[in-house]
Amino acid sequence: MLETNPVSLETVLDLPTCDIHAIAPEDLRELLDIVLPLDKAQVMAEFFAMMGDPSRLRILSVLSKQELCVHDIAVIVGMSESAVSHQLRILRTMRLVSYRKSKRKVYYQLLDHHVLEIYQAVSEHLDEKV
Amino acid sequence: MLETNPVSLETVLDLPTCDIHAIAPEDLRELLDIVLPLDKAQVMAEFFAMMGDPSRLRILSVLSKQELCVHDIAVIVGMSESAVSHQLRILRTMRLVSYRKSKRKVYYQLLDHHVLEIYQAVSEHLDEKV
DNA sequence: ATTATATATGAACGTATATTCATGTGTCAA
DNA sequence: TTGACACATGAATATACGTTCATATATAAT
Repeated sequence: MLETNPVSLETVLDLPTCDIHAIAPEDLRELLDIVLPLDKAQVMAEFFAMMGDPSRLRILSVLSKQELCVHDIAVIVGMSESAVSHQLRILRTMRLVSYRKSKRKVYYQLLDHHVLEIYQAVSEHLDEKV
Repeated sequence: MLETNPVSLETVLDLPTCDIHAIAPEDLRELLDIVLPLDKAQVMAEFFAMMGDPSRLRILSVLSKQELCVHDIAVIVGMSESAVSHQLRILRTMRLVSYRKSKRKVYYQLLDHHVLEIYQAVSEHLDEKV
């Protein structure tokens, strides 16, 4: 429930006031309801940031094709096994991959196939911009 | 054009060899064609990383509704005008926003509406995971 | 001209993060 | 048991990034 009397938003928010606005206070008030809330923005940003690393994208790209052990992922993407393991831990934490142990190896597979759609969308988006 | 004789991939790539693989060298070779290339991975990562900041997401969320000047954006998202200006520069560089100058103010608007689809896709994706 | 306003920008600071290196853990083979 | 292998992990390092602060530029008002 928002107050309806015309009090300056900046006063309410305890922000520096300014007499001349580009938009009316009522519109500002409406936009304050529209803005992505900080907590949701942080969750979304966390997801985007997780996708914002070339190594992780390359790891996801090969896992999208088939289940693989750490060593093979490292060979394919040209990273050290340690670096791959560190990144897989992040992908595990984000619940994007699952793993199963067999003998001495640990096989990782893509858990969340929804990310592929987003991945694909961005890929096509960037192709358009060329 | 890839070599077709059965030479160890790791020898070719000058990486540490390993006798026992989870997958056959032929499959490894195939996966090497599948992996997201490093240069494209970097471009995609750059885009995702740009979306991977709460402040930028919030700025984009309000600009998705209407054109706004820097001051009003700052008030709405609760950031300093300087911080907003810095972030807008990044969004400008990424060609996600355009701007027009009027009087003393600079009005920014969303240039690339395709990002909204991606934004929306991620938003729904994360809602599912609750 | 001088002052206030709106935005931009460079430097500095703190923080986050990706990799490397060394080490640890667990598994299989000899 | 000993050694090799597969992976995980903590510490350290280097790098990147977001904000703040101070300052610059440009425009409008007095």
